[in-house]
Parts: sequence; structure tokens; C-alpha cells
Amino acid sequence: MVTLAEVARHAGVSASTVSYVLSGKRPISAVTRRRVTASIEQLGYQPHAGARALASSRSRIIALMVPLRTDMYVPVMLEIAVAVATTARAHGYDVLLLTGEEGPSALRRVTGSGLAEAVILMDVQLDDGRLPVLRTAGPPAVLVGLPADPAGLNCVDLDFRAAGALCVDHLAGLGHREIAVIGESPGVYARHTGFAERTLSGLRSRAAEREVRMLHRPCEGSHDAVAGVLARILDERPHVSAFVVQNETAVEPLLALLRRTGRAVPEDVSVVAVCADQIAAQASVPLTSVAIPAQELGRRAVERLIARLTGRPDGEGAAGVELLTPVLTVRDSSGPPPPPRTPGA
Amino acid sequence: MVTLAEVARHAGVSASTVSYVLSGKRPISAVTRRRVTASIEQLGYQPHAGARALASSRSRIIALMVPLRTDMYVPVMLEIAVAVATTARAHGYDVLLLTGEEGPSALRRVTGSGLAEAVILMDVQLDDGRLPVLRTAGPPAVLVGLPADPAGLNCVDLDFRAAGALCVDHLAGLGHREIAVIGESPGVYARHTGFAERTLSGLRSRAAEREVRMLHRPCEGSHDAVAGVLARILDERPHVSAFVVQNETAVEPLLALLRRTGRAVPEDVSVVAVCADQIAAQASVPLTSVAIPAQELGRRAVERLIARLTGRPDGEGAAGVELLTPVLTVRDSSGPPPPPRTPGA
DNA sequence: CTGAAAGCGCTAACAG
DNA sequence: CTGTTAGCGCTTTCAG
Repeated sequence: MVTLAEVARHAGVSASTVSYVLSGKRPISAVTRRRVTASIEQLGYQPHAGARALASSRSRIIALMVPLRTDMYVPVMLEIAVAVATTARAHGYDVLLLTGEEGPSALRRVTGSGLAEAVILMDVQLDDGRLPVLRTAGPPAVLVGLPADPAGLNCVDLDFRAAGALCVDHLAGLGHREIAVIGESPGVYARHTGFAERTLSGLRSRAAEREVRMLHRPCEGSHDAVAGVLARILDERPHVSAFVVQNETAVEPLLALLRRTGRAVPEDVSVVAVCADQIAAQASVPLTSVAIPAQELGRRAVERLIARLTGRPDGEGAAGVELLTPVLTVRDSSGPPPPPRTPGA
Repeated sequence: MVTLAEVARHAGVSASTVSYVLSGKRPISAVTRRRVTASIEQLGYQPHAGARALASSRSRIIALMVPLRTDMYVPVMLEIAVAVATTARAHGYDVLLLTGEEGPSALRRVTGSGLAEAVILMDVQLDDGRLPVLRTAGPPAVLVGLPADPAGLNCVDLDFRAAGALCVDHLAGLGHREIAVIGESPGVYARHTGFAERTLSGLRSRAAEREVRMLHRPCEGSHDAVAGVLARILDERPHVSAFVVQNETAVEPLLALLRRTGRAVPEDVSVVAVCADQIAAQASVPLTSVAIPAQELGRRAVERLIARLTGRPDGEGAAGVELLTPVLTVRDSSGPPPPPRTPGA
């Protein structure tokens, strides 16, 4: 293995000079810089990560904790993870992959051992067990998601409350007075996953404001489950004229079932989704939807972390919540409600 | 930060003793071990990862390279990644997340800097640009996938050739004489992705053996694309009585289209999928399918690597290809072909 | 603008 | 069974 000392000898300079050429932390004459970089090139030198971390107490590694369970938003999760890795690399950082299963102790481990300088958490619950570790002299951290009490925490997320409200506004604007929400699996709500509950809250309050009657049903992703939920909804609320879906796997089953029961979209019933843009666009009926900006979330999370890591301690951007404004894209699945059926027609 | 030296002082022993208590590399009397572990506990000591890596030249980190593109098998990819992380942890290793985009140079970087001891590559192409690096004095590596020439490489994958053959056998056994294969996106074949081409080869050769007529069409995942491909197939081969699908996103559109065109599954037409079990089981018609054992693949990849890392160099399990035997699960989507239409009936 | 040298915290001979 | 000690390769004062 080629060491910095060998490079120094080869270039006829001291070790510290090579180090400073690499870090740029002090001025180096153009001549020596050239000599050093040439030697580095020729010898194929690569600084030893461990030695660096030891001497500088900076590992240049960010830990990313992804949920172990895969009952929802899988493509979104991967997209965020990839965006995190890509952005981190652009800033000279690497990403360590942790699974949610390991819990708070994993955070202590990677952070306490100096393996990772900072952490990014995905799939945050409203009352997440990992949060105490972060508040109490924890490492720099950014959550992708929003817990119940974000005080002292650094969070990035889509404004799901606004997203919910946006869906209601769109439908109310079209004239719908009665809608149904097909949500994530019951387990997601049982775990009090932030985004699901916040969407619901946005839907509910805006529905109240705009005097839209609303029904919410959690739903498993299987075709049968969707069939059951749909039947129940239509039974309980025969006048529902629009659906809001927040459940990737329920999208196609829902559309198929509506077709099969002779309900045309959007003529007889409108559908608005909160999901990855790709899914909405590729659905059998291109869906009006609020997109989940996965890449943007991953990117921002890293950039906040880097700002914190490189900035003055507790300086700008140290904490605070950043909610991205949702955007609703109108596609083919939403329109005005059907005219009220004339009695006897 | 608590150091090993402080632990040693606190416990009244030497630094090396503490180190050996931790590593178990030499016998320690029960008494001192107790004293040391107590001190470790009390002081909340955590060994410094960088220092360890430097002193031992072992980082206890495995790099995992996942594809950047997300045009296929996303849930499977994440599941493999999570299985890799989980299994690695069980062996005391951490996982560094790399994106495929970085290419061969990323492998050199993490490996040359001692950041990672070994690598796992996903989404291997038949002629993958990253392979030369691995053959030429590369780091210990395991590929999840199978390149054209696996000589000198360590590979784990599902036996997709056998999977293809299995599908044909199942359908031929039921009496089908003419089948159509709906494949991955054209881009996947254009990139010569191993699993797609191998499945195809298995399908083709077994079809030839069993005198089954077969047609293959790549297909994008959108509903419209599936509709186009299906129409074309039915046009060109009106007597097709069964479909093999290897494309997660095409599954539901296909089933919906068959329904809409009045073809009952499995009475009029059979469907067999090669995809994640969950997708097959949750489809609107539970699908007979060959599962992709994502967890198993991730687990095996790590275990091969660990064996190589801890075993004698170039000893057992150093190289070679391990292909998992595919399993076909019969569900509701396959049955005998419909009786030939009586002319004039 | 450049060198010399003191660690960073741990491992692993070597010595008993 | 335990202690002593020499590094691992790099960063960063302290001196020039």
C-alpha cells in the first residue's frame, strides 16, 4: 500500500506538505503542488480512510437508517436512499446503511465509535424511539419525516398536511361534496407514522372548512383488501363521488375495481392520489396526484447535514423543520362529479 | 471521548489486556475479564472505528453497490440491500452504500483507501464494466447476478435459466402449446442484464425441447405499453393460451387488460410470473409464479464474503458460482388451455 | 511558503 | 495469564 510518506519522499517534500496539498488548508507554491500531485498520480496513492478518521476525528461518513419493513412506499424509500448517497458523494461523504431494526443503539454505536459523523433517519414515527438519543447530546442528525414534537430536531419532509388539503381543494373546486380516502395499511396508522397521520389531518380539516363530507379507511395493498374496503365505502356512502388514495399498491386494484363495477373515471368518479409521480403517471388511468419528491427529500437532508457539519457549530441551519410545498398535477382521473341522478330516471 | 487507555487505568490493567478482552484473541482470567468489562460498562467505552481500522487494517465494512436506475425490480433491490445489511451486522460488519453510477472507480476508491474490506455488486450486466477491477487483484467481491464470464468471480443468483425452463414445463405440462413472454423494458435487454437474458434463454431452450411455440416481447411498465404489446401478441399469435411475465409493473395492467377483453384467467388464458412472491400473491388474480428469493440472495452474498474474509486466503468458497434452485408456486392463474374452438361454433 | 515531530486510539508482536 | 512497546498512516501544531 502506498502511504503519504512514500509520496513525500518521491516528491522530495515533507509529509505535511503532501497533506496540505491534499487538504488545501494552507498555501502551497504552484511548483511543489505540481510535483506532489504528479507523485500521487504516479504512485496511485490513496489516503487511508481509517488513519484520516483517527487523526482528524472526522470519518466523512453519514449513517442512513432505512426502515426494515417494506410494507409501504418501497420505491420512494429506495429513491431517497439513492439520492442521499449521490448527494453525499458530491460533498465528499460516504453513506453507511443501517436498518431501522437496530434502533437507537445502532445510532449510538456508529456515532460513538466515530464511524459516522452524522445520521439521517427515514420512516420517522410520531413518537420515535430514536429521538431521545438525538436530543440528548446526540450526533448531528436530520430526519426525513416529522415527529410529533420536532423541537430541537432537524427535519425535512413533504408538507403532507398541505398535500391533504390540496387534494380536498382540488376536488371541492370541481364540485365534489362527498369523498372517501383510501389510506395506508392499518399497521401504518397503528405505528403512528408521521406522514400518514399528517395527510389525514390535512384532509380532515380542509374538508371541514369546505364542507365536504369525508370518510377514511386504512387499506392493505392486496386486491381483495381493496375490494373489501371499496365495497364497504360504497355501501356506507353511496354518494361518494371522489377518492383520495394514499397507498401505492392500492392504486391499480382500485382502478380495476371501479372499471369492473361500471364506474368510469373521471366521469362517474374522480380519483386523486398521493404517491410517487411515476406510479401516478403510469397508472391505467393517468392519475391526478400530489407527488412525493423523493430525490428532493434525500438531497435536502444531506445538504442540511453538510451545512451543519461544515458550518460553525450550532450556527445557521442547525435545527428547524423544512416542509416542502406539495404540488398537485392534474392528469386524467379527476373531473366534476356526475350530475345528481334524477329520481326515477 | 473514552479511550481504551482510560479503561485500562480504571480497571487497573494494561491496554493490551483490555484489547484482548475485547477481541478474545488470548485467554483472560475470569477475574480480570470481569473487572475490565465492568470498567467498559461504567465508562461507556466505545472503541474508535478509525483507530481499529488503522491498527488492524480491517475496517469491518462491506461496500454494497446498488443500481442507480430504478426501472425494474425496485422492491427486490431494497429487500436484497436490507438483507445484506442485516446479515452483515450479524457478523459484526457494517455496510457502505454505493450507487452504481459511480462505476469501477468507486470500487477502487473505497477499497484502496481501506474504507471497505470487500464489495457486493448488484445489478450485474453480462459484460459489466466493473468486473475487470475485480479480476485484477481486486478486493474480495461477490456479485448478486451472473455475468457472461464468471471465471474467477464469486457469484450468487437465482438460476434464472432454470426458472424460465420451469415456467415452460409447468405450462407444457398443463397442455399449452403456444405461449407468449412479456419481458422487462427494452432497456434492460439492451444493457444485457444477466437475469433477463438468462431467463429468456431458459424459456427458449425448454420451449424448443417441449415443442412449445414461443414469442418474446420486451415491455415498458406503463398500462399503455402493456396494452400495445398485448394487442400485438394477440394479433400475431391468436392461439396463444398462456403468458409468462417477467416484469413487476406489467403484472396488474396485463391482468386488467385480459379481463377487459373478456379473457378469464385461468380458464381462457394462463399467466405465470417471475417476480417477488408478494407481488404474485397480492395480484388481482393470485399468480402462479417463480419467486425471486431476495433475502436469501442478500444473505448468501454476505455469508460467502465473510467466509472468504475470515477463512484462509483463497481457501474454501473463494470463488465460484452459486445458483439457487427456483421454486414455482402454483396459485390461481394457471390451468389447462381452453379446448380448441370448434370451427363454426 | 515548507519541515519536524507529536500524537490520534488501537492492535499485535515480543517478553515474561 | 498479563504487561511493554512499537507502530498503523495521517493531521496539525510549532518552528522556521
